[in-house]
Amino acid sequence: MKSAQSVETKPVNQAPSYTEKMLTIGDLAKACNATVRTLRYYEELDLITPETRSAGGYRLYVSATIKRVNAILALQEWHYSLEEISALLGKSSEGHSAYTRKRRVGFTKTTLTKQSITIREKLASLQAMQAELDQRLAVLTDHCEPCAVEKPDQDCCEQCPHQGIHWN
Amino acid sequence: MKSAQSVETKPVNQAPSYTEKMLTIGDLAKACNATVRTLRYYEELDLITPETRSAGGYRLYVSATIKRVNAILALQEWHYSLEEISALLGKSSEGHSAYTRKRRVGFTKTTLTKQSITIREKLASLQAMQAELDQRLAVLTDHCEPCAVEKPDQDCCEQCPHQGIHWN
DNA sequence: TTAAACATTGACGTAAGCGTTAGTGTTTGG
DNA sequence: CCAAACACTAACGCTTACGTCAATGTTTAA
Repeated sequence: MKSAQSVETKPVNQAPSYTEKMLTIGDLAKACNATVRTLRYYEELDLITPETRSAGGYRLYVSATIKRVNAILALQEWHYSLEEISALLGKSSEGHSAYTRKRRVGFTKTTLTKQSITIREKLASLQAMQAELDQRLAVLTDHCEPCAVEKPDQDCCEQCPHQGIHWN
Repeated sequence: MKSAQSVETKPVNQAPSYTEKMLTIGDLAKACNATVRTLRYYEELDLITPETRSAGGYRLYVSATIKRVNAILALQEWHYSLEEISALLGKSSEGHSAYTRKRRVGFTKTTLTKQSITIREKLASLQAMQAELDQRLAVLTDHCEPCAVEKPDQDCCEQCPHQGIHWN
């Protein structure tokens, strides 16, 4: 039923216009240091899509997909869920390859900006936690340690003005 | 078999020496804005332990546990797994309540310091990502946008010196 | 003292992010 | 042209961090 198609590297679609070396799923996996299963799972979630299939049904990817997968993997390291990543990067079914460069550049900018914002938020949040930790450490050193030396009886923390600054 | 124990608030152990109002698991849950199931799960993982049990078998917690649970919940928000949290805060079975104040203060200091270090690492990592994002955004604005206006044909990115700075 | 509210121990269910196996077809180097 | 390497689909398995019964016992307020 499949139209006899050259086994080689000539996709029918318009997108990667001049001849590009296509990657099998194994190639892509090696290039990204991911597993084949992972890539197929990403496809289930519509995070990536093969540009085309070989006559025998093998997935064939364009090399740009490497970048996309690396972006996904990087975001995962930052503890984004695949759903969040999908929101950030957009679904592959939205077919960026059909767009003009202008639109694609615009889309990339939007995406990067979104990321930038959420990272800025995480940073602020982490810095706040860092500050609190530092404060607690200071109180421990300046107050609790001397106090524990002076009166080693166990239970004056409850009435201490610094009570709450450490949790045991 | 259980020694007749006043239903009230007088634990046999030494730890919370003067009379403290104990909390049932429901009280603790409300105080921490968590669910009862969650607290029991934390106990399975040895993250918290009731100070004692009522004659009927109800878990009874000291109020300090509120802080401990809040610490756990906060760390979870930071995407620490419960296993990591266990490593950071220490297992409840390590019986801090039996220690002297001196040792407990020392332990807290160690814990806070560990946290401080891992947070510093996360911060550094996030800042690096932020820097890369900013750079990519700059290239997009300064180079890719004008380029896309000049030559709207889709496929010159492959030969571009900035190739790789954006992923679609 | 009794009903309502709350707690206890199982034990099974769930969602995410893959790992792994099975059975089978496809590509490629010699 | 043929074996080795690789890919395909389908489906079940696993872990984490709980949710959700169920069947039963405990506390408490009226």
